[in-house]
Amino acid sequence: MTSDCSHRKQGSCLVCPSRDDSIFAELSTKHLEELDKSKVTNLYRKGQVLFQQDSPALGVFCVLDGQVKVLKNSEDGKETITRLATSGDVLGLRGVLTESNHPATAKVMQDSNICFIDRRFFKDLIQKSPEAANSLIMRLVKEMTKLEEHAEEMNTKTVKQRLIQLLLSFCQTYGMRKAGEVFIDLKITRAEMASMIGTTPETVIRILSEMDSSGIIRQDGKKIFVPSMDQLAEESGVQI
Amino acid sequence: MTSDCSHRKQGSCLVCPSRDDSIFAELSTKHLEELDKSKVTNLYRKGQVLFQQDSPALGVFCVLDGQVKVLKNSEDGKETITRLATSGDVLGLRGVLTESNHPATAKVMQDSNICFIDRRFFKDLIQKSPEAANSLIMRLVKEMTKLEEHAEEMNTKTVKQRLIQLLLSFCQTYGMRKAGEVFIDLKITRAEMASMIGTTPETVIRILSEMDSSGIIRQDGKKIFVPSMDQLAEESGVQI
DNA sequence: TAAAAACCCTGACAAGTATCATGGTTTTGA
DNA sequence: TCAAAACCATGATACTTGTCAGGGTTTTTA
Repeated sequence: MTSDCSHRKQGSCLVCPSRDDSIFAELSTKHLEELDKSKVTNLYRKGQVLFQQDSPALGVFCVLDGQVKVLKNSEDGKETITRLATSGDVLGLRGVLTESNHPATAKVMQDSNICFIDRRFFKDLIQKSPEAANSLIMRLVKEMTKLEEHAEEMNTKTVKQRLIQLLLSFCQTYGMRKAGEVFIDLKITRAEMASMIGTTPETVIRILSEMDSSGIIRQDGKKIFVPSMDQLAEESGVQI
Repeated sequence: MTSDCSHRKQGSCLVCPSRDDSIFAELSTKHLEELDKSKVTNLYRKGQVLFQQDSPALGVFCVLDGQVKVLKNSEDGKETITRLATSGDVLGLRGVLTESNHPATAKVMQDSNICFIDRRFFKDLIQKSPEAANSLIMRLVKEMTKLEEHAEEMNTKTVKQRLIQLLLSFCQTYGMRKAGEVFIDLKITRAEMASMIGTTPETVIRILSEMDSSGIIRQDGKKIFVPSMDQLAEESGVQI
């Protein structure tokens, strides 16, 4: 099993390990104490929905541990996963900032402890604390950069290249070194991977199998291992 | 000809018509006067480069009138247009905010009057003025939403659907009603359109011709007219 | 623990697009 | 104003990827 997060946790924001690279990293002690009193922590089970697309944004969620997927339902019923969120990530920002409905649905992939912060409190915090406002701006810029890179990738790259990029990003966020290989410690289906890079499950499966055969990755059931990230990256550059 | 912007303009930010829906809309008179003293307006000629990808961000540019394209050069030499900027749009935000290099190149498509605002002044303004910080946050959120929609479109839609979406967005920004039709008052090549939606010039030309034949749009040389935006939108929904 | 559901895998085939090639037209710039 | 460059247009062809179908495997749940 992966990290042990299937039991309920409580704890102060002041010592929260997920805070370090979140938008609350720079907060003053005073504001942190307020945040601590205001937030509510809950254990969500696999499959539970944090918020639904087009529903009013009541607050933001901050992931303590676990896995959440953010997805959009297009008219024709297909779901597109726009983002995976894990420890330290904040969800529901957009809806809260614009005081409108959530633009997407957030669904828990694995049992997760997640804090809820009321929208009023959050907006006040941004107004009151220049550090918080600044952190927020920096975070938004970072997410924009990611989004833009993703959009450009979709524009210019083949499915195989996109899949490799996805695997590499998985390695960075969920990678665990094990006997010289990187093990991607993330429970995700081929269909979910497909919906992240705009292709079909069949195509993902085919490309993974092919890369397995050629030794660039190794599959063991649904588990994926990457012997060499460099070699994998190279494969995405020059398509022979 | 389109609007007359090929001669040099100067003027105060206080009465600038492009300010209304820019990030400077909410600025106090005091800060506006400072901005006015600090900014420098220049006339840029077609083809000139405002800033180059990977060069240090010295400040932001605010388009007074004209057309600018923002593009990225991928390794293989292809250029992807990520955005078109026009009156009121601000360019170079990301590089300035992160105090790093510009993530893209900005190139003038048509003679344009553009203001330059030094990065130090801009960052100070954000620090000093909560309204400015708030405007900035709102603008970033808006741009993120656009980016995300674009990425999702690339994920799920066919080239024809993407092209129609592009034309519809052109209608909204550059559309001029003329004898019952909407004329897209924007000088852009088929190749540029292709690079915005991740396809080739040939495919764009083919689809435009086909839609011309079926009467959904009308081409006159490189000019494009849309008789009915509703009908065009419908065409993108149900592909027969 | 057994049945049901979800998921993985492979093959055959079709559709959508990219690529290459060629010629006509418009725009640019000396 | 005229040549050069950039751009538009169309055809033929090949390739990438999606779709559909069938069967095996793993996971979930009652």
